[in-house]
Amino acid sequence: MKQTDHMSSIEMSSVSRRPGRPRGGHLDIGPEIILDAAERVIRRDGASASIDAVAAEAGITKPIVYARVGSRAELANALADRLALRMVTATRDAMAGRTFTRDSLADFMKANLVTVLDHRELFLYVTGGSTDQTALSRLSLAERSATPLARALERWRDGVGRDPGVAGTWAYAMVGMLQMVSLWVIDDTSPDPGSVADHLAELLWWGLAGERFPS
Amino acid sequence: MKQTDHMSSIEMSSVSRRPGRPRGGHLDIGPEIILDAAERVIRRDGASASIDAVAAEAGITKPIVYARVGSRAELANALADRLALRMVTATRDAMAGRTFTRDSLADFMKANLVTVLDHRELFLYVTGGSTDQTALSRLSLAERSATPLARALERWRDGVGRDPGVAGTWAYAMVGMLQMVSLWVIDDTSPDPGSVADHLAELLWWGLAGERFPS
DNA sequence: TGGGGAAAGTTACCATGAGTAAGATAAGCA
DNA sequence: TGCTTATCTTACTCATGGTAACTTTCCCCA
Repeated sequence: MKQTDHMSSIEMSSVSRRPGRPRGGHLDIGPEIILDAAERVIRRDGASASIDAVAAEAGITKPIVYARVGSRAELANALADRLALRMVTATRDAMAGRTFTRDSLADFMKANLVTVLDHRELFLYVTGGSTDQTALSRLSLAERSATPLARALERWRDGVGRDPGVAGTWAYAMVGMLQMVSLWVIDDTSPDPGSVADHLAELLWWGLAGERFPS
Repeated sequence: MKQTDHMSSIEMSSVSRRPGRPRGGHLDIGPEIILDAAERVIRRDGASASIDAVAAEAGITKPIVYARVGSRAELANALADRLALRMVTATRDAMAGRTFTRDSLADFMKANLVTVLDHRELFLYVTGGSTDQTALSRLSLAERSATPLARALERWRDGVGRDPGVAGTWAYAMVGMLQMVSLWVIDDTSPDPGSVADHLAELLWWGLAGERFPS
């Protein structure tokens, strides 16, 4: 990452608005508009998008981003919320009204992978931290998906009369495997998403020991 | 992450050596010594360790780090190699001469988790990228563990007469789940590593469908 | 109705850290 | 012996996260 090759010198921070409180009392720009702008910038410039670029895209300045959304970590957090919501929606659509079978599990995985592919750069922004307390950040992102999943697994295991204590671990494990495999798929060195989803379903459904009912 | 609270102003970059070529022609400091220093700094200062700090710990200056090891990404890469090697060693010791059973799988997982716990900060440094091409970095790290695992899975699946085409996906999936669960365990909001390892083995061995031979 | 906070922006700045150019000194060869 | 080259340190540039300082408008109270 050389930093002397500024590609075509992006013209930034040209807000063209007088300093001081604006007429009307306040700008009519809420967090959502800034998050929208952030998504556009990330889609355009990749995961290394800066706060300044986001502010410029939203037509405001950096301190306003901080006032509305917070630090960079909090921005990533908010974007993670959005992405998680879209993943949940996509997977719910894929599972709607179906019983829990091996096939529906594969479709769940595929919906996940496809959604990530559809938000390539955003996924990288959100899962890629900034070195410092990245750990907590990445974990709290995973938590967003893992917690509801854990609840579901818990209820299901309870329903079939098996130990629900595995739910937490299983949820984090599944989220982790999906994140890593998504990265692999994004990098394009993997088979197509459909096959990968099927392999994941195979692993999770039958387990490593293979089918005990060979058919 | 305020940056105005420099904790006790770490005194750095005091190399106490004249500029210019040293007597003897060159410094006797190779990449390994620098990597050792980097590990010490990371263990001491956490995952946000800077190149300057690494250089100071090694008794040299920043440009030498670049000459010997390369950029920050390459440094992380080299450290990832070391960590991966230790994980492989630890897990191989745990599996030495045992047949592949559910119990040995659990021990494999536990060895992994314990090794990560033993290299907490290094793990965070190595898995936490720098926002830019973090993706490729994280993936290449995972690759280091996933590739050998994939080979092993391939051979094994072939041996038991089942499709070996799943091996790649399964390897990345397992590495991803281990990384995420490690993070969870590091963060200390999880059960103890032994239980977590057991849950992972349960999931991978029997699969979500549960035991088909209820016993 | 006017005036003085308080609110809400922008500009200008600081600190840090990655990466590099410039300067200094010794080796090596003619 | 002197010039070139190799190999260090110092001193810098640049990008970026975050904040202080300044500016303008609102709004309430005398």
